[in-house]
Amino acid sequence: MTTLKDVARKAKVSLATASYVINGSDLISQPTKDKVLFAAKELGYRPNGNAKNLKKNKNEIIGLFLSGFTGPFFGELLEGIQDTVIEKGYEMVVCASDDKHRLLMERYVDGAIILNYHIKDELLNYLASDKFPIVVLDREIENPFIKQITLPNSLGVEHSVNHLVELGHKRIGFITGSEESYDGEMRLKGFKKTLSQRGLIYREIDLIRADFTETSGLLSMKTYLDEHEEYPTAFISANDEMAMGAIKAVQQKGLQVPDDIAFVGYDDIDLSKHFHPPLSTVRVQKKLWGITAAETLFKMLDKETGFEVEDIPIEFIPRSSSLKGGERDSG
Amino acid sequence: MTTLKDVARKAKVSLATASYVINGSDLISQPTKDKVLFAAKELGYRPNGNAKNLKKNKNEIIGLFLSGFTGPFFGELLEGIQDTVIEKGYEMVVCASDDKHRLLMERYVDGAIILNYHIKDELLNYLASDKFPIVVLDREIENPFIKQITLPNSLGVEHSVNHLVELGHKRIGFITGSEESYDGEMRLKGFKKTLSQRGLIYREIDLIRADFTETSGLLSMKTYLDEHEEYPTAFISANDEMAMGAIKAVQQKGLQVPDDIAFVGYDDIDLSKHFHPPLSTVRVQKKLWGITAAETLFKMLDKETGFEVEDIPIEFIPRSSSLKGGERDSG
DNA sequence: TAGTTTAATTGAAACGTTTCAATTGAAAGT
DNA sequence: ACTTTCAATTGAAACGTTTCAATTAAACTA
Repeated sequence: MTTLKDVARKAKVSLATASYVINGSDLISQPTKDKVLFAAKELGYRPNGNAKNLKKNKNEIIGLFLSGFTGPFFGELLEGIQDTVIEKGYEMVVCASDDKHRLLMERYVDGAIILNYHIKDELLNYLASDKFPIVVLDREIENPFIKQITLPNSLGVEHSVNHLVELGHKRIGFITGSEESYDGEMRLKGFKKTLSQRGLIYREIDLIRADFTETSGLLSMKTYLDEHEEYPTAFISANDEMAMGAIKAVQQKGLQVPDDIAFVGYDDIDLSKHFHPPLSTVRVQKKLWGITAAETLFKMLDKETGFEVEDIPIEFIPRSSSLKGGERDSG
Repeated sequence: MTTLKDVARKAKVSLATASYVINGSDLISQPTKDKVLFAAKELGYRPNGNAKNLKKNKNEIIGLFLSGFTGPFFGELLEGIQDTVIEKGYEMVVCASDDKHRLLMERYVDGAIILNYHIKDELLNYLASDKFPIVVLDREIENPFIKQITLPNSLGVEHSVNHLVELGHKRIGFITGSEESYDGEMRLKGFKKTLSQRGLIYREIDLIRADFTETSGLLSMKTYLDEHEEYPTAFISANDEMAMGAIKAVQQKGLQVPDDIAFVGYDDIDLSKHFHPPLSTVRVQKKLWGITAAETLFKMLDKETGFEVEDIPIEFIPRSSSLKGGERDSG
């Protein structure tokens, strides 16, 4: 492989000069620059990132660590992070791992954003430092070098429950995903809490566990309806996809939404307003979540201190999946 | 930051010994191992990947380069690659970039899988070598160090067209996504080709351009129906999501699927068989695609030669979105 | 006992850069 | 003509590892 030394030799300059040219220093005269650049092109020179980063002691890469590549994570959140990272002149890499976490351990990245339940708090506490700040999206953790940017999940579900209670619902079910999802569990927690605040009782029997996909929502609601004679007059789902699946199951059973069963989702994904019936939901600005996470990480890298992380705003969006005829106001 | 030298000093052994211990060599006696490991833990030692990789001249990371984090790419494909990479003891990183491609340029990865139309053929030809093999998923390119693993897109659409022609359809429309998608364009190409093979004519007016999302399928079909008095009796979509969106638009217009307009999708995503009506489609094993891509890359890294890359199999799945009453056979 | 094998440890070079400090040579100032 | 200034270039150390070859010490062998 061609090294900078080869380039220098070919251009008949010193290694130092070649390095300055490659890095665009303006100490070097134009003729010399041309010679070096020409030699580099001729030889097909590519800088060795490892050598460079070893010397400079930074990689200008930040890492996003996910538990996997399926699930409700992609899209806006990643875009938000990516945009911010690029704007700062850094690169972002995303990786998924469940045991070794080599990329995290061996300092390939200058900072990390974590959304991966496989990674233990203990490991994060071990890794986080002055030089290696971490932002977590999926847990709460007490450490000066770790900041958490979590969604106001509980608050969102509180809106949903209140909405349904005000419409007169007395028995409300909940559709959740895997227990490994922090957001999912927090939404469920908010559900239980608000139910009791409003004087309703939480029934284990009305909790449906699916896996955040539309298909799983459809299948598990189908099963639920087959196995139960009586059911809630409303369900809240931990995300929109499962709500849509569940609504399909209900409709396929010949029941009406919202008349027989009302539904409220979570996230306000693109499709929700076009769904039939349009889905009541809680809007979450996931892109803003990503932006906030990345900006926080950069503040930590810049040793900024004493800043406050703003909450990610949410908004309840009532639509026809929970509003009957007269109550309906929007689509 | 703690270095191996610090660990060695604390354990009162040489740097070489410390290195052997950290790397699990069995040349070292147990008591020495214990001393070193203890010191490493005490000091919170983390290996420096840059130094290590510089010396070893390999990173054991392969990179997947995407054009962005939205779109039809995620899920199975990534899982297939990830599983294979992990099995080989490597790590995978995924990154998206549109101009600098630093991670690609500066040898952070030992090989690359490309699904990113922003990256020019020219750059790939420049980069690919003996030591740096590349697999492309989104183009055809002639280079001994670049292998292409493309889907049999044209063949899949050929099945769809034949199916519809045999059902008597004479005017068939097509819903496609962005021109930047290789797969999308190949599907469209296969559509045009098969149409003419079957003696039908391709009409520009019956080509709907959306962006691969369900929402875009819905909106653009809605627009299409509003603006046209007459329309095809069948549509083929470049993916299932857009087909579902389009079907919803048709149904919202009060028309019947498949009686007024029949639909065939592409990909056979999870949801297609549960859709109402179940969607005819072409099954593509995207996970196998990912596995094949990664395995091919590893063969190149291992300097295996003369192997043939198998095609990714496809299968036409007829369902009710194109089969009327009597013809129907599956769900 | 002296020679040979084996196991455990170590010294030092190398990987490919960056960058400080030093050197050169020419132009400018007096 | 002699110093000073400045721009351009260079030598060399350093970054944190790995690993070859060499060394030491202990354990056999005949």
